[in-house]
Amino acid sequence: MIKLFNTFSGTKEPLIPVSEGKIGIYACGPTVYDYFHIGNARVFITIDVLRRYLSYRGYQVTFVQNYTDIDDKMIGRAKEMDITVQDLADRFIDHYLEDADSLGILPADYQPRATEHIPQIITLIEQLLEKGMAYEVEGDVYFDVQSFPSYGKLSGQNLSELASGSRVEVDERKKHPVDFVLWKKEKPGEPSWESPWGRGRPGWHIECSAMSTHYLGDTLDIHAGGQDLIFPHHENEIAQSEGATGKTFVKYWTHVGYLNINEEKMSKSLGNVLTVRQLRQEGDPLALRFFMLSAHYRSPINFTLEYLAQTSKALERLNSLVYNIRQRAAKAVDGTPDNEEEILLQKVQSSWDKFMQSMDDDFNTAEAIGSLFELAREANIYLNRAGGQKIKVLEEILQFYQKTDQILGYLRDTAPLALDEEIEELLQKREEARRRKDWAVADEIRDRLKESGIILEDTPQGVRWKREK
RNA sequence: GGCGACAUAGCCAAGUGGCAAGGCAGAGGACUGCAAAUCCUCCAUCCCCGGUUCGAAUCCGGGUGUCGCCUCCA
Repeated sequence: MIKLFNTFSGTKEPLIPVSEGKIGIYACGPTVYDYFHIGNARVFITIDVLRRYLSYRGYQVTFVQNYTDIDDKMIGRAKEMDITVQDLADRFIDHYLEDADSLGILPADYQPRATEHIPQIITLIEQLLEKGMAYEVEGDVYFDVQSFPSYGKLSGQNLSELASGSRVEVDERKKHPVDFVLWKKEKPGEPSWESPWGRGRPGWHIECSAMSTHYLGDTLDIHAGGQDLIFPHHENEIAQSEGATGKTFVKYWTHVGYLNINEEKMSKSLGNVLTVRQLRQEGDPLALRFFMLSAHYRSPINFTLEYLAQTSKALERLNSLVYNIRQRAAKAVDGTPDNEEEILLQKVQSSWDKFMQSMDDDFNTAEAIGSLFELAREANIYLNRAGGQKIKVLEEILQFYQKTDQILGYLRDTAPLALDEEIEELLQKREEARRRKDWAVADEIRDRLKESGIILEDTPQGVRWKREK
């Protein structure tokens, strides 16, 4: 049974979907005014694994992740760059998809844009107005939080606490300081749409309520996002959606912990924002992914280049192992497993069971990764054994890594490197030289190949080659 | 002020009652012509003080320390 931590209850709960066998997931996606940073990446990667795992377990998953393509930041940036808001969005959605792909993040089933759902947003605001849960003031429309008695239930606060903690000067036109805007009156030179309240644009929170229910129905199974969205964003989504439908908006709230960089919060003012685009230039994006997965998704993590290097080395061991298994498979023999091999096959099975148990337990990827390395040791011992290897055994081990990769997405493409004739000849020459104990020639060939990016490793079973990482 | 996290080896990090996973770094060893890779061995009284229990990293109370959120930042 899969257990998932629910922010709403503060405990792990058994995952029971609204309709059997189907799961709808909505995630708050990027505001597409810039490249996304590694903190955003942590959220996207976590949700990607969640989604992959549920699919793997046989659920029919529908995953929706929006693009916020209209807000103050979008408008400001478009002005700076002297392009339209829409051009800005188009550009950074493309960049998002490229960077996400490099991180092994699969595209969402639906990727709605706020500006393409204005009718749904307007309908939702109208419903709230009809029910007396919203009010219009001079072309702006606000949500009336006092009309929604359970406001604050997700973040565990009540209205008076929130009001007294308010750090921003109160807008006189609002009935309550915590009331938030659903529709903003048009400002000159900014994008706007027709509405019953005059031209304007949607507030931030309303787009998620409108789009999530549009694609997934009134009650979502899982709604995910960064921890800092709990308040006010997700609190407001609940108020809007439940206010309009009278039904539970979300069964399971999933929130991903914060990522710090060099022990500091990433922020523009500290000038320490690291985008995935930047990181891709010097580091391996899949190592970043593996780094994220090596801690529990709800814990805060601290990123440094040093840690990334540590992770990269660890990950390289797994890549090498899978590569070596594939290469060795060419020389493996048919036949039934001997005793030693039977024991190994049992270990493959128990590693798999352990892996799945870890994943079932609130997606404990850190623990699951432990199983990958435990089996790696056994597999390496097997590859080193003098008695040769059997196809069936190598296949089983390989499948273990392929299945775990399907869920976690950590392996590089590790098809064995095919050698061209020239290199094949060099290898032959080197083997001959080694037989003659002519180490000078042998080493020279090894060095020469290294310069062209091919690494040789002499093993008791013969020479092994791979491309330099 | 309110709400909520977290504290495990040199570093990263799992583990929520029964002899403390895994990775990186380090030391020693095996294998090897050398190298690389790999394997073996070594490396933690789980922030402090009380309590509950046959038994606590794990539960309870009290400290200390770090951090997040409290109107648009993932």
